[in-house]
Amino acid sequence: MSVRVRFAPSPTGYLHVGGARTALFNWLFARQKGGVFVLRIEDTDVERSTPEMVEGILEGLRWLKIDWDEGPFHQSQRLNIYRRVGHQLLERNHAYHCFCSPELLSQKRAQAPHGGRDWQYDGTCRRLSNDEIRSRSEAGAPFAIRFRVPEDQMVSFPDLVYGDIQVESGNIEDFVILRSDNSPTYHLSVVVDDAEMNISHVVRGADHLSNTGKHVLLYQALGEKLPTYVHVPLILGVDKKRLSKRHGATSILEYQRGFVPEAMRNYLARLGWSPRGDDEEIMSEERLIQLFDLSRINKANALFDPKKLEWTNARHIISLPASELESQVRPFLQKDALWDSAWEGTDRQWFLNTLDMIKPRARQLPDFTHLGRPFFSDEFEYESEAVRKYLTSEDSESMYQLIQAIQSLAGAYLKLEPFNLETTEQVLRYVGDQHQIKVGRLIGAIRVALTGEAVAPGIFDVIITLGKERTLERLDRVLLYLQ
RNA sequence: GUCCCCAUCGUCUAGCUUGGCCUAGGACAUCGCCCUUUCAAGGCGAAAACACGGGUUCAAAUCCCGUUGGGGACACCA
Repeated sequence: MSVRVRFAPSPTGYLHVGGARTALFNWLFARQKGGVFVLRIEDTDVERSTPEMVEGILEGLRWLKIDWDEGPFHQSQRLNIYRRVGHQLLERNHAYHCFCSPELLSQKRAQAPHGGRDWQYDGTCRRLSNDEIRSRSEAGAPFAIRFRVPEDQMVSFPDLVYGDIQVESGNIEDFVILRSDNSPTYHLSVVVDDAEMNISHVVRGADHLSNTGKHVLLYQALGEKLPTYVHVPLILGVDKKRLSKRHGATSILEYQRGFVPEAMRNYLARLGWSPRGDDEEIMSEERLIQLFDLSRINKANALFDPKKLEWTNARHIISLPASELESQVRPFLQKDALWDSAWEGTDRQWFLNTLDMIKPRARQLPDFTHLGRPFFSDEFEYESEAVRKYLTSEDSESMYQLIQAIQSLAGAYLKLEPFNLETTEQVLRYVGDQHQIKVGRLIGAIRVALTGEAVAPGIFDVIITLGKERTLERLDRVLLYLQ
């Protein structure tokens, strides 16, 4: 049997972390099985759905490199199909007219004990005679169509994650399938679409687990074969509450502000799922597709851990070649005016090498701006803490010594040929010895002189990356500053 | 409230199906040490969990029941 899965977001909100993971699980499964991934937009709630939300969701999927084979289908364009099926159910007595107004219903609910939380539709219209239905509808009374839930039936279905689930039909109320304005409810439209689109595996959030009984009943009434259900546990915030603004981001797109998509999907895939053997944390796309296994998804909800996401991000940044990192880092550099068109032309190789040099220190994308500033620009300040630590001394004798050392280093570098990793280090160590100054101290001062900061890549890498000319300029500049 | 689901270090998890190999393994975070020109990275190490109570069994993290805790669903929203 061929695998057909779908991701069916509702554009009444953003694509959040949990939704993104559900999409990813579907996609991973489809790609592994050579199946088809269908994208379907569940926008039957016209009031709350917006085209902007749809665009945002698609953008989020694209960012995560989750591509779809069919769709996006819009339920709002398929309304007639649901109406037809709804009326078919009515004709076959699997559903009935309900004339109870929403007002009446909410009144009854309000009067029920426990604030009506456990109130179910009481079946007032369940046994209306044909004459009564005819006379009421001819009188223009609005009606909804409710599904006739069979009495005393055990509704059960297998779930790939949760095992066999059973619910007594008595716990399922006669739910509305077509509203009085003839629009379908969610339960009708999902089942109709999943059946019609030949979906083999319904992989969705566990918040739908308790709706599934209704869906199973609908499948039975329609005489359709049940798909394999795969309910994926929810992702909660660290306080075990639903993920919300307080925990970071509502939309997956907000993570573009710091994370590479490779890391995001790696983290999401490993959250609540682990490969057999479990010793792999950092996995490539190919590896994920190869090892992914729906039945190994953990049953318990998972808490979203931004720290581990960040670590995953750092690991992916390190292993990403500079040529791939470039396009992701570029917007951040541009924003801080650190981008030069030469990086695309003559200086491209130098630029890529520099990225490779600074990337082990980056945890998030914006880190590249301060990490890269000393190389991509000549304008930087001496960071005050760095000055305090490396360019200051209580004792004027040792300050003088330091200045002398920097001066002779500048002089030596000026004549140094070839100017490379080995020679610059040899010279620096020699100068340090000559001036009886600890190499660590000299290097510290030079680091601040060249980068403005106390933290930077290895000093000789910095020197070579800057080149002789810029190194000398900066040494002159610091001497001026110190005198 | 009713129904459904879940329960291993702070967090993500391995182990649970097919009880003994578990003195419960790995990863993030934390702390310490090493490497070292700073900071990362890397290496080594420490601390840290089977929610609780009953069974079943020669033996239970693993099977069963209950308790507690957590989550979800209970709309003419999706």
